[in-house]
Amino acid sequence: MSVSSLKTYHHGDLRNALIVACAELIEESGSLNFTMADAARRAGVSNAAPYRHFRDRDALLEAVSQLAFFGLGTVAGAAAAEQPRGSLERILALGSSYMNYVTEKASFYDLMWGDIGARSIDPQAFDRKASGFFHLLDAVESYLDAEAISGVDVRDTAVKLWSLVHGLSAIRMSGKLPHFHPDADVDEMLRSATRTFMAGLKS
Amino acid sequence: MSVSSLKTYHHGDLRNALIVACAELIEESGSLNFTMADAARRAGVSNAAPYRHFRDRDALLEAVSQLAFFGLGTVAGAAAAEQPRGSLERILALGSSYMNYVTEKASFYDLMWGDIGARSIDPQAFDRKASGFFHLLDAVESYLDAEAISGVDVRDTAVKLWSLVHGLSAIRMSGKLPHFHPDADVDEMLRSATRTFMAGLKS
DNA sequence: CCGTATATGTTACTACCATTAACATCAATG
DNA sequence: CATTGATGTTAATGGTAGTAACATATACGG
Repeated sequence: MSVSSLKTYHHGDLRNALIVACAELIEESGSLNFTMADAARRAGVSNAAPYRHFRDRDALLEAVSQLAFFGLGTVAGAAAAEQPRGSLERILALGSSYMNYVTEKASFYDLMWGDIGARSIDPQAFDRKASGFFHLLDAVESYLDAEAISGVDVRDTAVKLWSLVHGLSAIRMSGKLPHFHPDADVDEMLRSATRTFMAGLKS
Repeated sequence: MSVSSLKTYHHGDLRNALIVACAELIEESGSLNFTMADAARRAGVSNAAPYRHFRDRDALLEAVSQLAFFGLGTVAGAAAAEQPRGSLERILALGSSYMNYVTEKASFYDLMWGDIGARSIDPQAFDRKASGFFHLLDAVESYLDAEAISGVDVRDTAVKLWSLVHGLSAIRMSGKLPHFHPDADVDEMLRSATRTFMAGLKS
């Protein structure tokens, strides 16, 4: 090996490099239609090298999917932390950050919720501290406490709020929302829908 | 051509045959990982024949996606028709049928809501009478009327209810609901969530 | 009824991909 | 220092998407 070349026979961190390459390809192309060979090229290795780290293309995608879930949890957690515990604002912040995160990168959404992501990921992978659901759970619990709302199951409520946010995000991403609701302000819709739902809990 | 053979040089209805073949392949495999060649084989034509009817694989998938949307609208419309206009039950029936439809065939869901379906389909394709949203719109409008709830935008409310149902369906399909909400009865969750939301509208 | 244009098939071909097998290199361990 | 296992490489197989050139049927004008 020449002194001037930085290239080594072994990459050194190929597994992570592939995940990053893959994430970049998805982000740049806006779709999941990249090939294993593309990822290998971007990481600067031969076509066969990735198979030392991932059984097949789906396994690589699954790793990227986990990264995306981790990122979502982190972003949502940070947004929540900016609002006081027990406030409705905290719940709203979680919702907004969720919607913005998945909307900004629709292809990551596919990855996370299509047949490659959530459906096949090990449940434990959701348990990392970063998983947004636990932030939501805490925000809901403290809100119900603060508002002295009783007789309402926390997990049940959290999942329902999650559904609302998730669904609105999905519809928004389809790009067809204006077709069904021409002058919708989707951020405001999310806020008002959340408020309406929480108000319904009190009655 | 022999008398006993029914095979003709021209298929006769290849376009539709391909859509059906495609739908069957998706249903059987539970994924979108079929190839154009698979569809051609199933339809009994050569590998190149499909390209006379569909620009590429995505175009074929989009056609199947439209079929799925059509089916969803039909099923939901039928379910709604069984409940009296103006009743909450009618809204609940629309939600349940929606959730069951998409849940039963998760891969169709991917097709409809992934980057192939809604995001690229011509908006007019949603306008067919069968589109479930219009059933929902009507059900919501008549319900608000019957309950004398005023100051509430019908489209806005319909989209929010749709979001709720859609989101819960998506989470359910991920198979991870038990992980977050161990003893959830998802059908009951949908009903109670809808009720809570509608109750919130009154306050 | 006939001839021809067009639609819709076919086969043959290119370029590329996923995945595996056999071989090469390196890094660590005893 | 020798060996071993991890991690690369090249080469090969079998398959796919999509195109081009060719074949056949169908429909429509004369």
